[in-house]
This record gives sequence, structure tokens and C-alpha cells, in this order.
Amino acid sequence: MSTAERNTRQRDAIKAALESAQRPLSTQEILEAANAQVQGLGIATIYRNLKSFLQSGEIAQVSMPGDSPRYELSGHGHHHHFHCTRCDRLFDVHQCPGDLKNLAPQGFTVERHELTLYGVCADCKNHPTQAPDHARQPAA
Amino acid sequence: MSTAERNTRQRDAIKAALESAQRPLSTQEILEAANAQVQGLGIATIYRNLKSFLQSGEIAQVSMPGDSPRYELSGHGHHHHFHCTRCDRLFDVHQCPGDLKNLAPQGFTVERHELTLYGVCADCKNHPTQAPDHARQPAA
DNA sequence: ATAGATGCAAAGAGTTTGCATAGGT
DNA sequence: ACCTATGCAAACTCTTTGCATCTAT
Repeated sequence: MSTAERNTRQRDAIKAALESAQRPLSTQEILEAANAQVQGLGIATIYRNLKSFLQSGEIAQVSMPGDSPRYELSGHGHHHHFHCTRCDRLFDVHQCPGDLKNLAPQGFTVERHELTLYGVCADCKNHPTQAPDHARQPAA
Repeated sequence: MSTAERNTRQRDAIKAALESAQRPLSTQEILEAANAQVQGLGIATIYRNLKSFLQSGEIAQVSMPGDSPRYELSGHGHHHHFHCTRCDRLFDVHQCPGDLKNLAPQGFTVERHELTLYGVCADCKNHPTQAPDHARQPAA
């Protein structure tokens, strides 16, 4: 019956960081957030717990070309991502094109899919000529 | 007028490797293929040229959660990818769900999209119980 | 009391960079 | 001849691992 995983303050802090974020976080961002709650929490603990969460399916890894992976809680329901090419922020997209089973070649079985939209977010569209002040992954 | 880029044997070999591959290649795969053509070609040259090709838009980087990036020529037309979770091979998918502009939130502009399907490929479905012999990124 | 989790530091793996030399133009 | 690209090796960055200690159960 035992879950084998213990409830440590570190583990809780990491989970909490992911829970309070409204977007996928990088390991550094997780470290900063979790460290604020638990003094001295080390990066190795982040990695170990992320791996554990990934294996249990509690979190999902989101990867972007040319960028280090981000992590987010699973169970926010099925959703996709929008990557603003101007400010580099990632947004959740809760719409889904739906039925993609028939896109795959003959004989292939599609179990799930991931979709990333690229473009310009509303904020960036409102500031056409100036440099994106809100750019580069804001704190919240 | 000068393109600033020189035509070296190394650069050509790297391009050729990507051209002849029917799937996105990892840096190691590119190194092996290119090295077969140009003795002593080093990994640093691979990275430098990939970066150059990426910037010029000649190739695209494909990233998968938990995996190192792969590279493929642009201009194979718009396509997506299928990742077999059993044998880990990546396949091209030339079907496209099409119009995804309206999935993004209000005020967002969608310029392009990327779609990855996950599931079991035809080969793996034909060998249900046994270990995937064809697994782990075959040579061709 | 026991066994898993943590923190630190060292080890690995992947990628980038400096510098002398080869080679394209 | 000039000046960029290459090859090698060192430097960096990111991630993983070993080990003694701590701590949840």
C-alpha cells in the first residue's frame, strides 16, 4: 500500500511552485520558487523530484525547440500551448482541434497529441514598434 | 552581395546528411553521416553549421520532451511528426488539421503551428508482445 | 529503528568558444 | 593574399550520481 514516496517539505514546495504557476516553469524557476519556501533546497532535489513526478504522471514536460524544458502540472485538463515569438512567453490554450486520429499514416495508432501555436500575443500586438517590456518570461 | 558563407566540404556533407535522411536527425547522427563523407569532421563544426542553417532558415529544429533536439531541412513543405512511444522513432506526417488560427485566445495572432502525434507505429503494432527489435532510432 | 530523501560535491553529457591552421574566394 | 571555416581542446552549462546525514514513517 505504501506509496514509497515520502512527504518532505522539499517535495511539497516543488509541487506548490508548480501549482501556483499559471504557466510551465523551468528548473531554475522552480528552484527559485521552492527555495523561497525551504531554505537550502538544492537543484539535485528539484531534478530528483521532477523525475519522480514525471514518472507518476503528476507533471508533464513541455519542450520547445532551442529552449530548456518546462514543467507543469498534469490534470489541468487537456490543453495546448501558445508561444509568443516576440516576448517568448508560453500561454495555455484550452481549445483543441480535436479528432486527430486520422492524420497518422495507415496502421498507426494515435494515443495523444501535442500542439503548439506560434505567433504574437495580445500584449505584443498592442505595442507594435517598441521593444517588448513585458518580455522574457515574467516573474508571474 | 557575398553570402558571407563559404562552401566547404564539411558544410556540404552536413547539408547532404540532412537531405538524404527521411527523418529529423540528432547531432550525433549528423556527425556520423557527415563524417563518413569528410574524414575528421568534428562535432564543433556540426554545431556551428547547424546554428548557421537554423538562422538562415534552411533547417528546422524539432524538439521532443526529454530528448535531445533533432534537425531537418525546411522546405519539405508543411508537415508534422508522429512519435512512436514503443520504438521511439519519429515519422513525418503530411496531413494537417489545417485552420488553427481560431484556437488561440482573443487578440492573439497565430503565425504557425507544430503538431506531434504520439502512439504506436505500424511496425510495433505488428509485434505486440515482443521487444521492439527495430527500436531506438534505426540507421535509416 | 529503518529506509528513503536531502545536500553537497564530483562526475557525466551536451554544447560552445579560443586559437592556430587549412582552405575558399 | 585575405579572411572565414575548421579541428582540437578547454571551458561552460545542464543534469545525474555517490555518499554521509537527516527525517518521515
